[in-house]
Amino acid sequence: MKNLRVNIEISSKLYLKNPDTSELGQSILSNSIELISEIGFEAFTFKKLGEVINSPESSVYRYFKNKHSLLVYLTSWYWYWTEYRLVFATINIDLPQERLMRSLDILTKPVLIDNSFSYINEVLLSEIIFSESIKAYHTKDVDEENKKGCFKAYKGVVQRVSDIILELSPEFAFPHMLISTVIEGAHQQHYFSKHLPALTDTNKGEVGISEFYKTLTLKTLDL
Amino acid sequence: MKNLRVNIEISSKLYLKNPDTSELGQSILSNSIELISEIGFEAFTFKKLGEVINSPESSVYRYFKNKHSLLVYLTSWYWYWTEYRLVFATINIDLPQERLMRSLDILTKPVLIDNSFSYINEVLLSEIIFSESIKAYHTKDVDEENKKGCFKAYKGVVQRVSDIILELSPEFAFPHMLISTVIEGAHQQHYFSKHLPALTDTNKGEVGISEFYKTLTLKTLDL
DNA sequence: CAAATATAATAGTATTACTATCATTTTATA
DNA sequence: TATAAAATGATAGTAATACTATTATATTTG
Repeated sequence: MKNLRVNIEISSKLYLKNPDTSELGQSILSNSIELISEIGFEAFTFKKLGEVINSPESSVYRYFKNKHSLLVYLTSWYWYWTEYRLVFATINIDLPQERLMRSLDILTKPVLIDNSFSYINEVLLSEIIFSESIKAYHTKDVDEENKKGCFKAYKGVVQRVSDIILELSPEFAFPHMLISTVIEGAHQQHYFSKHLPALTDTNKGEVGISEFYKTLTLKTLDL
Repeated sequence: MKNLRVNIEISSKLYLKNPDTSELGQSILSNSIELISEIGFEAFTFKKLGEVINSPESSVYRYFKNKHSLLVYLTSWYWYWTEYRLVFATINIDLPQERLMRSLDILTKPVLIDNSFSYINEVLLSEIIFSESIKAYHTKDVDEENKKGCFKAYKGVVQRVSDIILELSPEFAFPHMLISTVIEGAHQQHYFSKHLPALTDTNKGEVGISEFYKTLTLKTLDL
């Protein structure tokens, strides 16, 4: 994946003006990632972002309808990027079980190395996804946004891994349920590990989370 | 459980003035449950609540610091109540596996019958918990609130079911992780079923969710 | 170089999330 | 039953948020 420039194209329905095509737009993306991971999505405002990038908030509003749309854009970017990672991690691997395990590694572990893929800091972005992405689809307007295709990238990732499961266990009736449980579960366990340790078992470190979900998946599939 | 009045006492740190001890307080609780389940927690404000109960918002503020504190109170109430349900559902049941299955039923299925336990509509409250409770602990102030004991009730429920797991599989290293995965997973799958069906497999109805998590639990524990 | 486009600078509005004050009603108690 | 204490109502006000609008000034493009 290093030194390989893959262009992640985000549906035009997720922005007012493509942030990828201008310096200000790219600055909005990279600085919002930094600011959100610093102060959290709740405290994040376009006004504060404007101060960081030295632009009035009204300029940010030309790119995104509101901060929620920006979060949807970022999660969408993350899941398209994750799909690329899944493809690269499983290509040329014959055994479906090995492909499944490699996929689960990607889905359950936070990103540790920033490949400096363009202007996006993937380490910080993955932290945001792990702790805030649930807010992207937990809103009054889910249905409307879902129709617009806001969550297409996430659904694509779940579908891709579900397909591996069906290859391994064609009769298994709950591949999507299992994978979305694993993805969201891993995100939450990392959060619990940091903030509500009584709800998890990561006394020995967070490494166990990925192992837990891999074992859970294999056992659920009788593998 | 019917006709049995169990008094659920909520820690005084979760309110400014005990809503349980006055008519206005009880009206705040019952009407906020109705209003939140109607318009969602985001759109819910103390001003709108005030209109419903015919009191100024300033009166509501005398009971709760803000709407977030009210949500924390409601989730806390729900989990204490759920702990009672767990106790009643598992008492006198000898086989730990049967106790586990009955517990998982309670944790993964939304409440369908309102026992009219005092002024709280448990059906609506459980709907709120399933779809909004994650917002209670996904905030900037988790750590602070956790120290204050805001999530004690939830942690107690997880601990109680973890204990059953340890009775069945004393060597199992991840009982809390498994149970919090099941609880949060079930909540999310119900939400996905309604709003993002591509992330789940409930074409045949939501009944499958509970069965899925029971099977997943048994298999993960090699039972 | 002109026209089109993007950005900056600034102002303004509605709503939210509160806080404050004081009058009125209800409740407790002597 | 009178009186103090507590609770509630009515009203006003503030700071921040989440925008929208306008116009001037750059910058890009044809």
